[in-house]
Amino acid sequence: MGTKGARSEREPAERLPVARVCVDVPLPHLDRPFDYLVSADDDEVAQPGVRVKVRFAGQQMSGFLLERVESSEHGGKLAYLEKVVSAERVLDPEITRLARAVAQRYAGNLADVLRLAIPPRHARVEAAAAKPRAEAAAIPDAALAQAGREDAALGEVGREDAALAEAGREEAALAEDGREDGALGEVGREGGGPADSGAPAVASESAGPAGGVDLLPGPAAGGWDSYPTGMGYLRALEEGRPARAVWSALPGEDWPARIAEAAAATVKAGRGVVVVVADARDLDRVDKALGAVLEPGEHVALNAALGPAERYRRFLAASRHQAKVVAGTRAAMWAPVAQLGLVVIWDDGDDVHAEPRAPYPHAREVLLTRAQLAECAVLVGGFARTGEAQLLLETGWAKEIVADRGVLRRRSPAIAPTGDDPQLARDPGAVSARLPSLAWQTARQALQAGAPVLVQVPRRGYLPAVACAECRTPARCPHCSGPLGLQGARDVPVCHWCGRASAAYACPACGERRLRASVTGARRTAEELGRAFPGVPVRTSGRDEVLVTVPDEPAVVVSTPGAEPSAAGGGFGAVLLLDAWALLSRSDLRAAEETMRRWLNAAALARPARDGGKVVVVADGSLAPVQALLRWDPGWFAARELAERRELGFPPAARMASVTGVAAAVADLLAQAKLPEGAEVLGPVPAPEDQERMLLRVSRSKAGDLARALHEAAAMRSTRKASQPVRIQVDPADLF
DNA sequence: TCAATCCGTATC
DNA sequence: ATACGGATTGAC
Repeated sequence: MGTKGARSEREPAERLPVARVCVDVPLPHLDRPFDYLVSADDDEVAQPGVRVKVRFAGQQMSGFLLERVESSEHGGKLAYLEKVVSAERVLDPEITRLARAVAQRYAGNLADVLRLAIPPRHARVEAAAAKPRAEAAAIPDAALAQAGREDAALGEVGREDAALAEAGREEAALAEDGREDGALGEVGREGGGPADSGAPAVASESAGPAGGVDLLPGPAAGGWDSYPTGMGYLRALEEGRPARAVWSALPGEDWPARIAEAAAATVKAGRGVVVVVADARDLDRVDKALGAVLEPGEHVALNAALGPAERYRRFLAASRHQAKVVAGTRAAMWAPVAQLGLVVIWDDGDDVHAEPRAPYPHAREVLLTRAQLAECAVLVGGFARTGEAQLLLETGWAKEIVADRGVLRRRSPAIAPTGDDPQLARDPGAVSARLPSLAWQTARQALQAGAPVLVQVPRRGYLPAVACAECRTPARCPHCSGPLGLQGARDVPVCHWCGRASAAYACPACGERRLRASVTGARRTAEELGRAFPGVPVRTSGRDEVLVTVPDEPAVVVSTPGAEPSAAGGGFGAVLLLDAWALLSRSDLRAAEETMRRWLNAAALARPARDGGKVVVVADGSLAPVQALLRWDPGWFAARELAERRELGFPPAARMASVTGVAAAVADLLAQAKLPEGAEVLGPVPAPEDQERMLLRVSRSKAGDLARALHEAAAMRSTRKASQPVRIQVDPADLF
């Protein structure tokens, strides 16, 4: 690092004296590299990817050194790099290209994307992990294996001492794997990811039907060989081919094991893997599965909940190419790994995959773009299928991995809808449970057979339940006895379970028709269910406390979507789905898709029908998502959804963007913007805090033009210091 | 004609 | 945020 002091004596480095730097400013009109001179003293450490400090507009700013070049285009005179913060090359050239592409796609700044991609530096971690090579080599194999086991458990809390042991372990793996820099030059063609190009490109033929005999020692029963194209896909990964697949997992699938097998196959080919899952619990499962198929130290888990030190330590393990497989929550999509061979995203419909900070990139889109640029394999997996995943299939960009109907039938639980319930009143148990009798009977049978039962209820705080304004009797759905809720003051009450509206509701106790808000949470539901099944323990799993697994014994587990534990001993005996109202009461574009996803994720936890597994969904059997659930056909549902969105011009069939801010600012930005031909401008609609929101829509082929136009318009505004802020979101997560 | 000051704009 | 350049102003 350059010595301070005699600044006047600084001399430029002999070779490549100019550094191109991405300065950390969030202003769109400054979204380009700036050139600085590298002093001879900094010559060695000033490598692409290091953090630097530079003088920018009279201020000390931090930035990343993107590349070293011979000369600058800049007319004026160049300033020297103020200092090289450390020699650690935290910005991989692959990630630079990716970040550029993502910034372009989302009409954002490179600096903003880099802030998402690279965790804050932790100097002590950097120093500690860099030094003790000799020490690490002395750790015996058994101890390393032990560290590997512990690593999995570390997920949530991140104990510092265990982490230190881990650092040593990773160091031991270093010998194998020196750092290899990608080419400095720009390789990747610009122009967005697959979703932009819409070009079928080369979907590797390897994803086609697997011919010949299975050569892999995969876990015997129920592995990838349950899917006709599964083994072919694994073989493609082993051979390092860029096979791209959308995988619809079978109910009951041990999906973390399948992902681990795919990762192991890729590692066999000498390539790296990035796996992104929705939350810490899924990550924990994947991490354990990876531990079962990989050597200790070959994988690392990146969890958003880790503290800064641990987070940086694990990032370094990836960045230094000590870990070949990085699994993690959203931010792991940026993890640098050597020779990327496979990216995986599980349950891409989960809304936590959407980054909440500018420029709001979605993990699926980032990973697909990454795969496109790195020419690596892709696995988009889940029990459900998003419209976006369906589009990948319909454009031919990816191939399908789905089980045959026969296999599916053998693995599926028996699924039945229940809505109208004439027996409700006659069935005393059902009345006390306030459950449709089919649901109650199904649960009771499972409990009597010694199995746990899962009850999926709506997330708390969505819609308050209502009660009689006169006598306070909770308002119950006349059809299914579910809790009624009100969306707006004027609306007719809608059932939180089956989604039916009850316009003519009158209190059964006193005949009063007026309703008032009351609060019925998951806990209350749990209490009621407890009374319905006397002697059976009732447990809840939700935001506050998430259960990971439950034992194979009679118990009622009440869970909100996404918090469902898995059941030991082959799955739940019965799964009751009581949150159908989300389907009908939400006006969100993705309401149906989201309902389907929640149902499939919960239903997948039930035993196969031949082992007595049953699912009851309290909803009208004629609704499309209910139909799709009964037939376990997420592909059919996704195709239907996509067709509908094509017709209506909704994403992903079209590209949309939103512009949010105070009215004048939004109008100003849109006046500046040279929108592509055919762009539709929709709105305004009111947004929180006296703001308004305009929506823009273009065809997918104009998506790049739209993003560019918005970014340029934002740049003009920031040049003029017109600083009433406007938020630009491409593919806004919330539509309608 | 020149310096002091103001304003707008670029920021290497 | 600062720093710089060009324009503007006012005094000689």
